[in-house]
Amino acid sequence: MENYNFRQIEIKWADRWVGEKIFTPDLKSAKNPFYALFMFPYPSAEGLHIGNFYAFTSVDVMAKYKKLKGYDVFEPIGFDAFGIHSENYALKIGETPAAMLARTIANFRRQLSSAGLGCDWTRVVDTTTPEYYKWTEWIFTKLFEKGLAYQKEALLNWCPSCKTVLADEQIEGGVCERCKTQPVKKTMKQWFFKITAYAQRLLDGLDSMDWSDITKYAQRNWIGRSEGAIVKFTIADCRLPIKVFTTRPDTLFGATYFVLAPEHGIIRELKPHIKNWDEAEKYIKEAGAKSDLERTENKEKTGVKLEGVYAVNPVNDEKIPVFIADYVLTGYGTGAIMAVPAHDARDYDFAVKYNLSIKEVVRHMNEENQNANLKMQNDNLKFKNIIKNDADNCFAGEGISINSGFLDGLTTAEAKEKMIAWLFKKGLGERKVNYRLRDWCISRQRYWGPPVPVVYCAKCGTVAVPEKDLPVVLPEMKKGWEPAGDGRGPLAKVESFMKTVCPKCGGPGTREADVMDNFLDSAWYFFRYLSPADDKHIFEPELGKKWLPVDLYVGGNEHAVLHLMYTRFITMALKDLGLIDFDNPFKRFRANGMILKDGKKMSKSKGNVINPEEYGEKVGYDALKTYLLFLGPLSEDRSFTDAGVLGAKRWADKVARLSIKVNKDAKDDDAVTRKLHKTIRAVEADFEEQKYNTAIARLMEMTNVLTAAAGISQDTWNKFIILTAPFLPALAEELWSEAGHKESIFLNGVWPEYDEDLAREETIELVVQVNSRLRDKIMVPADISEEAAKETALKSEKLKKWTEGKEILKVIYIKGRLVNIVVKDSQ
RNA sequence: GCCCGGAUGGUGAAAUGGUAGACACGAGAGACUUAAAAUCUCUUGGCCGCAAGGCCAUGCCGGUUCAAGUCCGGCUCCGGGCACCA
Repeated sequence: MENYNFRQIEIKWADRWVGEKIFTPDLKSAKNPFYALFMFPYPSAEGLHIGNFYAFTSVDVMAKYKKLKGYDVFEPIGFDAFGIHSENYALKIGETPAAMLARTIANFRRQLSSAGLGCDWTRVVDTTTPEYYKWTEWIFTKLFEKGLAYQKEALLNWCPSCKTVLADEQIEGGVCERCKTQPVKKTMKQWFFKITAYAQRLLDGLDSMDWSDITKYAQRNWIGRSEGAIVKFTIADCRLPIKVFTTRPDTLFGATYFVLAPEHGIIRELKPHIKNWDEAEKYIKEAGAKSDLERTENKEKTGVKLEGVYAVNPVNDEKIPVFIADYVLTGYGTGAIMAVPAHDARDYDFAVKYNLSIKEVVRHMNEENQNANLKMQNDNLKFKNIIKNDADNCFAGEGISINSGFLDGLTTAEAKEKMIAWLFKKGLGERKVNYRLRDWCISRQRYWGPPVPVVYCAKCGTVAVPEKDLPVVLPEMKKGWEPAGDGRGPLAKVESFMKTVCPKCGGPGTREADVMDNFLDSAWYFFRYLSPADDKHIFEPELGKKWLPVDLYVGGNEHAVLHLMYTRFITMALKDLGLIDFDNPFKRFRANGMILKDGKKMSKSKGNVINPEEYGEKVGYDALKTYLLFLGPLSEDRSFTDAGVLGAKRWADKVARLSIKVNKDAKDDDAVTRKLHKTIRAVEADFEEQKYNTAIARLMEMTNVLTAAAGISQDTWNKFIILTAPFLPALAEELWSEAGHKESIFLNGVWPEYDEDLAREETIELVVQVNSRLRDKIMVPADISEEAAKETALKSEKLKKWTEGKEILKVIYIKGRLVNIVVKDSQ
């Protein structure tokens, strides 16, 4: 094929793959399953984004490679179409989400089907269909039964622009993850999933998971485990108990004051004892009006002393003053702290500002304490939560306890242990592990999502809708579906929806007006792919046994603590329901880097958005996909350039042109055969590690070798085409059929086996070094013995200059590589 | 502040402790062509040198080693995660 029409070929083969169901496996009879998954797209109006396409591609080449290797490959596709994203866009263009999505999904299907991905188009999932969200709701009811879905009143993030509450994970850098609006704090009664019940399991699981490290670290940070103790203080006079969490129980003797978060419940109870109540109340109101971002932006700490109120330190019965200050957070620990200004930077700042006493109870380590120091290092292996944030005049590190009664002389680690034991014995406290992770708020005061499947009944209370009545269908709203902002979902206005009967007693009932978070839709979609039409099960159990967990998953790391953590949580919950027997939904997950344009993030406002379709038409999808993968390793960010795309296109053309050199009588010389087998070996190794960039480089090298060859044998040619097929699928198919094959190249597991003997070089270049500097290169037989190699090296003419008259100290031989002659340097 | 990454030619990047810069882009030269495009071939880290060759070179400073881009210690800068989280 001298000049080939890539566009025509790509369209032809994309059609045939779908039409002949080349990439549609029989899930039931599959012998050797491989489940390749990419993050299903949100079908935006702008169409397919290059970043998504890149992730799809990196899954797709692996899928094709496995297919060529004879696996039964399942590479499904679907649409994450519910959610605020879709809804907001529909609002903007004045259309209902359903009408808008019909159009955008059709556009996505068109774009994706011409892109030559090996997707199974018979099991497409759309989260907005009742067949799908029936099971989203079902998951809710199951979690409800297990006590993992519950309602509570809590201080939540309310996005004034999206007019809904959001989960903590959806606040990024203090603003709404979606619209970048600063949320305000609101106390509301909402539905939560008890993800905190899985905190330790989510953390422990990470250790053995084959996921990108950046993803695992993000999750670890988010879960935020810290070890310490709960200590019971009491309020003097009224004897009200109040607990604090601390990671430094060893500094208990250094507590000189006590702080409550402004929202702490005990404040109301203390009201009669607070002499300056008006001042306190004013502060509480002001703090409540501030967003988290405003609270932290101003590093200057503020607070109000509660006059007449004292807390009693349980270790020494000292009465210490009590403050309200917003540097103590309601949601973390107990919402109250013992302040140790000598050893905590924040407490120190506050103490200086309000002129409070500072009592040192930990001494720095110095040389005299060598022994203690060594001991501490050992202890640290056990205690990982070392805190070091030295402020100007406070020491937050570890050391030796002083001024601390029975702790004096102990290292921090020892003192912690001893204090915890002491507290426990006296009933004044206990060991406690605390997590930063909070429960997942799933209520959204919006229209475009699956309804929360519960009925409120005056007699029976809150009742989950039973499985036989699912799904609770989202009613069609032509008008008034925009968010009201009054804290209730738009569904509240649909009387026919809201008014229902209690599933338990048959009496009058009211539905929940809120819908569920979009991240719940996407937390389980890969289960549904297996049997999207099954109306009896969330997924067909035998198929689950065969195909799950997913073998390879690729997507953006912006979902590390959103989608990817929620998914792990739901998977664990499904396991506890007895549906599956694994905790980790994805055997291997890889976070792909970002594709930048001119070194910058792509955005519509900058006008530097790359449309894959444009390049598909210009150079073809084979070339575009190859280029994206050739750009560098999967995990790194990198820049897209037009010149680079042309390089990939040039390679495809070059491969196509080689076919005219193929003829039946041609015999390959040994160099070609050797290169072929080395290439097979290298490409396989690269695929195992998803090093697509170097795999492509090896194939380019092979292409250059074939370009230089006089003729190419049919056998070598067939094998070479197969090797290129994951990257250049349409071209490979075309060349394969041109070579006389009737069936698709992807059908029969035709990947060639490499022959170690044929891959072996007969001669090698022996590097000769003197004092580790390259001085000569000599061609020698590959199987040369150590003695012969050393002898050859020492005889080298070029070496004379460097070794003459010098004493040879030793000769180092590295098999198949080099001889290094170490000589004594005469100065 | 804590936890992770990263830094290699003009550019994207390769490199089980063993020849730094594979492969590609860009650039330069040549062949083919009436010409151009396409294609093919060659050159292409820096400095010195007619050449042979030599020296320098993987962010910076040290160390381990016969040998360090790679391992260890200490920095600098860039990127990411968390962050008044007790």
